Amino acid sequence: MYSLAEENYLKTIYHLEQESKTGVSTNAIAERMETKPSSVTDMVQKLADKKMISYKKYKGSTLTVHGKKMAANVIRKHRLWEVFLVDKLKFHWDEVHEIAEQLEHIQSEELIVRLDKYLGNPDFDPHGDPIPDKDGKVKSTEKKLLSELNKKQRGVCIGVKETGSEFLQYLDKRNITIGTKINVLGKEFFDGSMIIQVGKDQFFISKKIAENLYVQTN
Amino acid sequence: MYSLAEENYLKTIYHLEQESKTGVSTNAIAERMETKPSSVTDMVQKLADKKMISYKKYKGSTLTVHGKKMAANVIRKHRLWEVFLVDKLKFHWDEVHEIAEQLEHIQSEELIVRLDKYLGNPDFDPHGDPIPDKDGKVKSTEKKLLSELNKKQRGVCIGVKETGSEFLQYLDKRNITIGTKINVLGKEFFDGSMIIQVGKDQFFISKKIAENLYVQTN
DNA sequence: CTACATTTTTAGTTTAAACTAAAATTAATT
DNA sequence: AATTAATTTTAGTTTAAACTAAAAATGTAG
Ligand SMILES: [Mn+2]
Ligand SMILES: [Mn+2]
Ligand SMILES: [Mn+2]
Ligand SMILES: [Mn+2]
Repeated sequence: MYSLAEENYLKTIYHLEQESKTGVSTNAIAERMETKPSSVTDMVQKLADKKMISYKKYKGSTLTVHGKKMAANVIRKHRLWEVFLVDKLKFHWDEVHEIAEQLEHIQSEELIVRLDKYLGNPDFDPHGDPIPDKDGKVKSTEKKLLSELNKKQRGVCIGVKETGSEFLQYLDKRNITIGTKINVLGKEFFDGSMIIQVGKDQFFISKKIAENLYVQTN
Repeated sequence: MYSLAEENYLKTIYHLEQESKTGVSTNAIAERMETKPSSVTDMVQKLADKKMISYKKYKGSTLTVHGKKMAANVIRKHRLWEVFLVDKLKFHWDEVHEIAEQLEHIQSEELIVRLDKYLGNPDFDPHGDPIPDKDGKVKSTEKKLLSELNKKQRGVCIGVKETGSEFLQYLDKRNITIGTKINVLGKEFFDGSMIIQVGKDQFFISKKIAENLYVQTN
């Protein structure tokens, strides 16, 4: 059994590893978790003792196979609960993260087996993020940032990078959600801004918006 | 915001208060929570500082209005989650308590409002226990222990006192569940044992069984 | 290569929640 | 009423997880 704190560290290290493809620095963990580097050092040493990560002083941390599986399982639970909250309880997609942060720590294998089945074995959470399977494997999908598209290209929104309320509500206001078809009508090379078409509407978006929306082309 | 430990203490004191109708002793709390009396003293002093209970040295504890509401809310969450686990996830009634012990501590007003609605605003949990409303009020029902009935009396099972797996599985084996009609065919005054009829079957039960089944006799 | 800056670790504290052992209070028996 | 027993509290420790301040290691610029 692992503590709430340990689970949160593993999850954070997992995410940071994905992003950087390299070992994770103590400072990076501290920043992400809004804690102090000295606290992180304590914890990574503990996790290393437990063989969840490999760690060499001053050299950063990487998850072991065991630790990675553990982390993926926490993320699996988080995302399944988010599906539950949105699909069943009709929460809005910008309201579920904080609650899932708590629910992800509930300990019961059987609960997750049943929840998964009850939700129809979903592959993605409400933000388009893939749900790891029982063994921690994730289906990787061909996804691009909207900002990578050029004029006249089309894509289907399959997820978001940024998941804060402000951004998700911005998307809602413009009727963009998972599955929405987006057509790039114009792109300004100077600042990366775009004119896009969504349904019958067409409007301007900044580079910052385009860099936080994942689309599938083809 | 209250800690998990504080919530568990409040819940325990609430239950003990119900049972004894009087102030709750430090030892009683310690025994119920499987902890040491000295630990309980520490915590009740802390809860008293926070005005959740009233406490005088050596005199035991009673919940304040505020503490009682708090405790009832934790119990509300526990029982709503139990309904979810049984009604939606198809858990068996003897499997849900431990999971609900964890889920009861999830902090989100809105989550409970929605869960309650999703479950159809249930009044009772899978063991027949009443679910407190948002204000901590509980519908008190006229319930008796099966052991209080005499020969030729009939009752409908509306709940259980003991909720351990062994007992619940015993009931299942004999097709007794919430709503089951029970007919007392005979009662032995020497040891309190009974012969009862359930559907077409009739069989012997000990006093211990009869003392842990609640019935309604209309 | 040296000097300064940044990152990381160590050492020592703090807080919550448990514990043991001993002291204090209350209850029960002779 | 005095003694013994049971209950409850106090005092002092322990552990997990945070913190601050200072030391050590690593990285960067001149
Ligand atoms: Mn999330
Ligand atoms: Mn978390
Ligand atoms: Mn229960
Ligand atoms: Mn609990």
